[in-house]
Amino acid sequence: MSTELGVRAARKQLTTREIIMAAFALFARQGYDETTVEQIADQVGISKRTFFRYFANKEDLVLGNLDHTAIRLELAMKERPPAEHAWLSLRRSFDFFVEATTEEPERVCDNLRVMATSPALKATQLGKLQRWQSAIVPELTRRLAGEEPFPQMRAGAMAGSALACLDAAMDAWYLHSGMLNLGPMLDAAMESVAPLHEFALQS
Amino acid sequence: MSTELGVRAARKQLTTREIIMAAFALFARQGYDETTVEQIADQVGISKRTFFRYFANKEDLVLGNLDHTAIRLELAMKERPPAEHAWLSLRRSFDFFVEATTEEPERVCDNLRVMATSPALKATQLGKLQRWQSAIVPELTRRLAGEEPFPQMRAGAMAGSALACLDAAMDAWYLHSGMLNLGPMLDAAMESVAPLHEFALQS
DNA sequence: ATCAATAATTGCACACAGTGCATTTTTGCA
DNA sequence: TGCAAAAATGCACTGTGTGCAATTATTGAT
Repeated sequence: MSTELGVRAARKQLTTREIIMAAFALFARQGYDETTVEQIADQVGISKRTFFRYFANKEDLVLGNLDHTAIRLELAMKERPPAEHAWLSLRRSFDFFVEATTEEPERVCDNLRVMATSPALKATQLGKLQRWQSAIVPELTRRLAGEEPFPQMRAGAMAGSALACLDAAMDAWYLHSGMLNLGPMLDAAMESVAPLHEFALQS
Repeated sequence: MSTELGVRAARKQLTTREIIMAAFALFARQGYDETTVEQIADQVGISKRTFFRYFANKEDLVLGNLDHTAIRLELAMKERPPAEHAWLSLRRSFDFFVEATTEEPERVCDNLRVMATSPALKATQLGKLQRWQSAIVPELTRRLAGEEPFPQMRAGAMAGSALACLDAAMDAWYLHSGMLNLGPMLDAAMESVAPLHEFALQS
């Protein structure tokens, strides 16, 4: 029984990887928008209909991983010490993201490269980023409780700003072909908006 | 000759308004995603093909105005005194946006309401917001010259953060049905990320 | 090895957004 | 009124994505 699931799952995972590899090869050659789902399916030797059993849509080829990230972000934020300055907590919550860029820089770079060529794709990514924001806001609101008026809005502004810094840092990281360390770049990006470590006392 | 252009243009503008009114009526009744372009065209009494002569795509019904805004933002930013603190300059550049919400709150509210119902539409809006960011970054980079390393990235982070604050403030403003003044809310949003007025000297 | 249940694959028809092109209708104006 | 430009339209087409039914493998049990 465990073998049945194992074999099935393994085959599925294999095909998934095949599809992604074929797709990115085509993206690199012709661009994202110019590549049709049918072309990808043909390349792998499956039908168009089957493609859509593996990926809900074409964009998920590039952005599929991002969905899972919201939960990880939320957990990371909750694990930070409650007394920590919120801006720093946000920075630390992005650490596993930094790890991803050091562990598989090529893959991340490939994804960013494709996004850079398709505004619509980039827009969808920003949409997913906003779902990350929604995942962070509750915990952040708890931290900022008492900051009136509009505590929820303030949490949204701060979370959105942090994610904007992450995006800017990722973009710069990509422009340097993933040759630099994202960590310090993200530090610089966030530091240029607000200090990561409090020097004065909070009001 | 001037009358010809005038008459033609007036008719065009009239039809444009008709389309928008019909569209938003349908959006309110059935939702954005559930409303087809054909339905809108039928409602106005034009063909689907003609609809696409008035609007490049369905999303432009809601987001069409946003394109023009990038230039205004860029100009507003350039008109701020160069010595002004960058974060404050960004806040001031958003003023004409605040004016829009006070001058025609219903229209803005309608747009936000539709966006709130369609993630894809919201994503496209965020995409346009990023084009605003690109419009701001050059001037901002000039301001931040000398802030090493990655001055461009820092400008992007700051511009993106400011726009995230704008988005958060607009969202909160919408959730209050446009009954409040956006100005103070935007002040609060940006102030909660970084002080709008410098108390200490800059490094 | 065979067979029945189960899951994966596929084909087909369809809906919708959007585009190109040729044709028809409308309209402003001399 | 009639002519030339502009607008509207019909039609065929591409591409994404979905529902459904038929088909094909795959699995575990006999």
